[in-house]
Amino acid sequence: MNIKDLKYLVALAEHKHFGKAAEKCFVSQPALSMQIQKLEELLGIKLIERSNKSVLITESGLNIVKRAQDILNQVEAVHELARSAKDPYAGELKIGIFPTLAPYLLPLIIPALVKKFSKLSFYLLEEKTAVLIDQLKLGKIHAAFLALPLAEKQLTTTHLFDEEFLLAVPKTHELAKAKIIMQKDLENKKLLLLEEGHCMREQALSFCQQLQATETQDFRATSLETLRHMVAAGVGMTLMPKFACHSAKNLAYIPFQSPKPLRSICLAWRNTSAKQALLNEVSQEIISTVKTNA
Amino acid sequence: MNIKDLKYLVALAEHKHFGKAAEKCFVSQPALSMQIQKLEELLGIKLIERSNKSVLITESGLNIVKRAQDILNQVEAVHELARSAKDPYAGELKIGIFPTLAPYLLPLIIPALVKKFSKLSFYLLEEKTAVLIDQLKLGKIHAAFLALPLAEKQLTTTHLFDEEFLLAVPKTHELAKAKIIMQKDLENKKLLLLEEGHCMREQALSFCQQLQATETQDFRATSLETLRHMVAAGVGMTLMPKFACHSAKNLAYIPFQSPKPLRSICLAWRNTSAKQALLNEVSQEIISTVKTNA
DNA sequence: TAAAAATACTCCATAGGTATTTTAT
DNA sequence: ATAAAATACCTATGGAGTATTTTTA
Repeated sequence: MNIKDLKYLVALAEHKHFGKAAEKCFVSQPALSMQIQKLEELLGIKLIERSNKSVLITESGLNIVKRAQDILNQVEAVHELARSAKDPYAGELKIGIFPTLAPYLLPLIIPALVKKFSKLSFYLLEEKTAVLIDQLKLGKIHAAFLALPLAEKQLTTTHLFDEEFLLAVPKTHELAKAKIIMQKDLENKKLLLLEEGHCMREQALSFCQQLQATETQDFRATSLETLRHMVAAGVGMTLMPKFACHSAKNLAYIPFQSPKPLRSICLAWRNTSAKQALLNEVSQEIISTVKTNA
Repeated sequence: MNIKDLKYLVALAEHKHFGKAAEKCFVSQPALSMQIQKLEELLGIKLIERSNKSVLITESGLNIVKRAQDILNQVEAVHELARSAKDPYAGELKIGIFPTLAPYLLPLIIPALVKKFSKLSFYLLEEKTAVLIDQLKLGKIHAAFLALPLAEKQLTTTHLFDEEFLLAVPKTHELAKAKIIMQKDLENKKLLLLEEGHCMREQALSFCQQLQATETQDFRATSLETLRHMVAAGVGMTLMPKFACHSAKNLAYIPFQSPKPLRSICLAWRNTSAKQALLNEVSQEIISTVKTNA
């Protein structure tokens, strides 16, 4: 068996089309077709159900594709190891981050990271948590900022910081002049929240439950900025993570009484990552940068 | 990079001797020597510290050896997966079946199938015909029980059996004591039928046309059991497939004069299915089970 | 000087390309 | 009729063999 064959198989599983897969692998369609056939012959099983209109992966094929992906990640890790053996601070670092954190955290830390790890090329992927976890497992990114707790056993995490949530209200609101929000202030009140799929939505919902507050039923925002504008327009109030609390006309941010609601942010990477050592250093740098700037 | 190269590297790390390692890999010493050099060149780092008396693995070499071992294990796992997938009588078989057949046919055949194909895990999906065909094409199920005729060219079918329709009437009905239903008996009569989307509805409608019978306009049942209860309650009469004709209080089932109305049931799978052979055997088993039990 | 790795060279298996055919919708 | 996969055939890369040389404890 050959690593290339596995690449071909994985590409085929991804594109479900011999021509497209071949193109992605920079070989001709017959070349890929032949190698897949050889692989099937070698393994003695059908991996693919072919017709001219559809390419389906068989059940056993799917299992093998998963393994193959893993193997390709490991092979990539070998290259990574070699690169970082040449210079641990050189190469690429692809980091995922979710949308309710990205625009507020990145401006804080990226300058410091770029300065400290000047030979490293940073690539950023902004996606919702579920996508990030998939991409991590698939080896498409090296690490991701995620909110704890995390149930993934194959991921290593370092805790970076806890971010407090403040209550965002219109300046005209009765709570706008409060120094602190008490438990009872929000009882039976309605909050504007984000749409499904944002991890922050879940965190906010669980905090709502504690406070016996509820969600406004007829509206869900697609981003924190939308949410901020809704609040500024006087439509309602919401929870806002501290880094996102830039002062704005018509807006007041008020801290909660302890226990304050917060989200716990970590950096996560595959247990098997070749960049373990580097990622630990990156984590340390983030921690200290956030500490001095927050 | 090549899996063989990794084997060579791991063997060398184990034996710390090019000649011995080469022997273990069933190649000549120069062959192994060359490939290790090529690997070092590819990765751009020294993996081995050579002298004629000692072979030492460098620090980065050691890390890579560990990875390589892991990769070789994974590759072995792929072979293992393939080996266990080879037994066509093991694994999963996902079969779709439509709701007017499922509860009557399955109790007949599933015990026999489970006994005959004991290493196979059967999964059943009960959905209307249109859904089943979609799921088949998408590769979500391996096969489906469907009523003939079938317009799908990409599906292979084996005819399993023909199932006769009987007339179900309340015992108080004028036809309840008839031995046989003649063509003219139903002329201009009204029948209770199933709701849209059931293939049996279409079959019944087409038979109604032949007999110049019509459908009761103000009611459509959602299942055969509802239909049976409606008839038992004296609301009207309907067609009932033979397997569903369990005797019930207040109900009589009467056969039709030839040509009897019937539905033709087949097992269908993708022309490209990897389980062709198995499915043919399953079909045979179903045919003989139905024959002996019907 | 002796054991072991590296080099030189030759061969051939096979991956991969282009052109074409087959297949299924 | 058409899109897509399979086949045929050719080329060339590179893996592996044997014979030999170089290296260094």
